[in-house]
Amino acid sequence: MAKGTKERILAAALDLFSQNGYAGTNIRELTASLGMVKSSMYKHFESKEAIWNSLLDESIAYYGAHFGSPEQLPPVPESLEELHAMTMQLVNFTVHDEKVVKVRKLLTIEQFRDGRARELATKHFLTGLEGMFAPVFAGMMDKGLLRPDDPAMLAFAYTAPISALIHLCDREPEKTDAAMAQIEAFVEHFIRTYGTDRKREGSSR
Amino acid sequence: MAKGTKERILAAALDLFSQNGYAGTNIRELTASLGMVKSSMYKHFESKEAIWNSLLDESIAYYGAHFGSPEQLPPVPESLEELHAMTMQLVNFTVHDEKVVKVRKLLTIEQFRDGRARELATKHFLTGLEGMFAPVFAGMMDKGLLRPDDPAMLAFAYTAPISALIHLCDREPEKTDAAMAQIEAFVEHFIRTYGTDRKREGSSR
DNA sequence: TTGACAAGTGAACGCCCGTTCCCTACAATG
DNA sequence: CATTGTAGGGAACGGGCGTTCACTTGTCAA
Repeated sequence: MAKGTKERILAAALDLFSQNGYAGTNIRELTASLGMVKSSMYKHFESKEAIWNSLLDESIAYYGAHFGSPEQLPPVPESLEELHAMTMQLVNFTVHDEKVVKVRKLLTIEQFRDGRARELATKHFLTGLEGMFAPVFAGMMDKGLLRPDDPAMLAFAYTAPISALIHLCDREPEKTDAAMAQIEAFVEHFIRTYGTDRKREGSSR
Repeated sequence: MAKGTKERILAAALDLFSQNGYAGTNIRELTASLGMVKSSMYKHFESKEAIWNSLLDESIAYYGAHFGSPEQLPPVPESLEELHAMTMQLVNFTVHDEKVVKVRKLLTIEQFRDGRARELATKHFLTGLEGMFAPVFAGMMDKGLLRPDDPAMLAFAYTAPISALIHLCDREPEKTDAAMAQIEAFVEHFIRTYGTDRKREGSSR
């Protein structure tokens, strides 16, 4: 009866753990949100901690499959406009995809308690983004789209502010529109600063 | 008998809440770490939640007193070297001061559960730093130390990457030295990019 | 010296937690 | 049709939780 129960439990756990944390969530609440009785859960997981571990396994696998290997690297843009578009599309996805948002919140909450969460948090928030954009920027420098510079440093200077605003969206979703606008303004400022100006250039202040 | 007990309880609560979260901390453990018995705590706070609220009150007041008002703004540096030095000193403090670190971890963990924690988190991690550096950069542009640009955007582009690495130090303290080195490299890169080069200039790649 | 009060103790309370056990209902297998 | 295995339900468990209460002790003002 109902084969996908295990997956439904994991989804509910992600939902609650990402809001109230592991310790702040109890099995009764979790199973009740699925219209079950608490004892039924133990047909699918041997303990609450087993749910946590499965959730983390799944999150690690998901990250590895989507961002972990060199094959998933985005193509090197052919123009600065394409960098702009590609960035905004990526940000849009990561800010609006419910599951990705919840995983980020989960890692944020649990990073100080669980070593694997800690590791994955650093990838999600910092090194993963850098590793994604460094080769892109290196390629763009080769194509003469960006001023020659250290691609890794540029990737860090590019992704860290964007990551900070993604965190803001997670924390205060009502500010999402403002944050997206600020991300776009930042991207444009970055392009103005580091892009090679083939046509006119805009400046501010 | 022992007057500072209330403060010692708050310190212990900050310690444990910042590691295990509010829900993951119990009164027995908290009071035991002070060599007390759990019931004694109730002479000083009426409930566990009252401890949490006091801790947050204190953190908010602390932030307001140290970073909240215009009088605490750092002076406008007279040179790019001074910006470098001032930044590194500030980062050094914020990464190594135990109490500040714990407050940051606390806000990170509890931001999705408590509205006041959420607000303070945004100040700590994002807007506070921006608001601190925007007038500094405006002043430096007036002095001709930085290229004319939008000071708020520059402050954001400067502080967000630094903030990201401070978070890394909180998460993985064993990487503190590497993170500090990366912050310094970033500061130097930023100065190279936006500073007006009165003498020679260095470039990389 | 005494009385009031603040600080700390130890035992107990009721509740909720994660977990177990046993029973039922159904689906698939032979 | 009988059998077996699986998903779910209901009741109960031991233990840990936050909290209360009656009691002792030390401090200080009157």
